[in-house]
Amino acid sequence: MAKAPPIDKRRQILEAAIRVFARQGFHATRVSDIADEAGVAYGLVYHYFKSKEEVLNELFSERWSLLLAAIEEADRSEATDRAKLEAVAGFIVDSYRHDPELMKVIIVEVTRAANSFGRTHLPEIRRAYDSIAKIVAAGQEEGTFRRDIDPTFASMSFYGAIEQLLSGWIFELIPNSDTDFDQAKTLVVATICDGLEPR
Amino acid sequence: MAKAPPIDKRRQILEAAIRVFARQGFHATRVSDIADEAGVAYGLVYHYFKSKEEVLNELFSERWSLLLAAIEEADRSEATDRAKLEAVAGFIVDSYRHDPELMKVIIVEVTRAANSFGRTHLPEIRRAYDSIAKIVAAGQEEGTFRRDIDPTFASMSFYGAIEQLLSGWIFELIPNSDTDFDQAKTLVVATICDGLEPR
DNA sequence: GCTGGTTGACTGACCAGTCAATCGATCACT
DNA sequence: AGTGATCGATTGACTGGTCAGTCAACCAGC
Repeated sequence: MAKAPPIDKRRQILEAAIRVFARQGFHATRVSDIADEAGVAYGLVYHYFKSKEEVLNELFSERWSLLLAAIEEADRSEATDRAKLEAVAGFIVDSYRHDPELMKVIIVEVTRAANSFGRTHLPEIRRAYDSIAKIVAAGQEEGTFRRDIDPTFASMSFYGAIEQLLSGWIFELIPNSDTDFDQAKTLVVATICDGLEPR
Repeated sequence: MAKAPPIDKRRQILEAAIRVFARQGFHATRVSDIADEAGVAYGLVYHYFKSKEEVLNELFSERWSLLLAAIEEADRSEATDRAKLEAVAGFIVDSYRHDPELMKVIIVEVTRAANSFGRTHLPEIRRAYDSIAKIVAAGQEEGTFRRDIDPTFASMSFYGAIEQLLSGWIFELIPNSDTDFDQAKTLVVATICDGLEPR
């Protein structure tokens, strides 16, 4: 019982923040909203985090490092290059399926807000693009991908397509049943690898 | 000289707002920043616009309606379906080349901020996706595009890829010379239509 | 002297972050 | 077991600063 309470309350605050940020957006949430949602006193938020931003920081970094690890693991695997891209797309889609609110916060408040808040995290975000580009470049080396498309360019298109799909789910512009998620995983890769035109 | 001054100052304010929003982001700019940049008194901003948001509103709506018109014109043209997509990609890329600051504001503060401010404009944004989807659907009808990819899905991927490229330019993650812009136009379409894998 | 553009000082609300006070678990020493 | 000292966790009232939006006055052309 020595360390249990501290960890508990900290997590409680982080999880409350996910819900509140997802509901109202970062700018529109007051620190008191987070505290209320967590069932905790206002000041306690500042006991664990030095500012409102640091709460969002923490949420982003925790999850993004998982994404980076997943991409790099896919890259190191023995699978085909196409399967590697499928693994990446699958990881992102599953992240959304598993915790839509957290992914909403990360995408809306960080990844797609590179101007304000996301600026701090540009290097980490960029690392994801670079790792994907590495997969594409390897594919070009082996001849499984065409060489006339710059890997960075391909990587941005690929990631952009996925993120746009998540945005579509987040804002309910496209259907989001479980089967939609599963289809999406293979369809993004099919679109990017095979193209829209019939072979 | 009856109507010249009013139009003048209004535009002056709008153009100043583009620069300031692009530089600092919407939330970080004070109305006084806009007024200063425009060389105009604070109160005048409120003479022409009912709030800070309405300034951004106006900037977005002006440009987005051009985009919608461009997409719909492409759709109505006699070109091949692929050429239609090229026209859309070209229009967006050229918009960025012509006025990067305005496009930065629109993308960062509206299109990719669907949570906070962009929420108001979701219907207009959606109209763009729908129009692109219509082009894809027509292509499927004619057999120039494969039928196993949902048009809405394809449209989101296509638009997402383009927007990600713009983001890359905006945040200087990818090179942005004039030739890069030109190549991008055809390469996005090549990626989406032909795919990454060699034919 | 009227009308509509223009000015900028002012106010009211809001909220991030501070801090002094309280609580309660653990431990040292009887 | 009992006492009380210690220290981190927890509380929430309060403050300081910021700004969006208002408004009464001013000005220029007709």
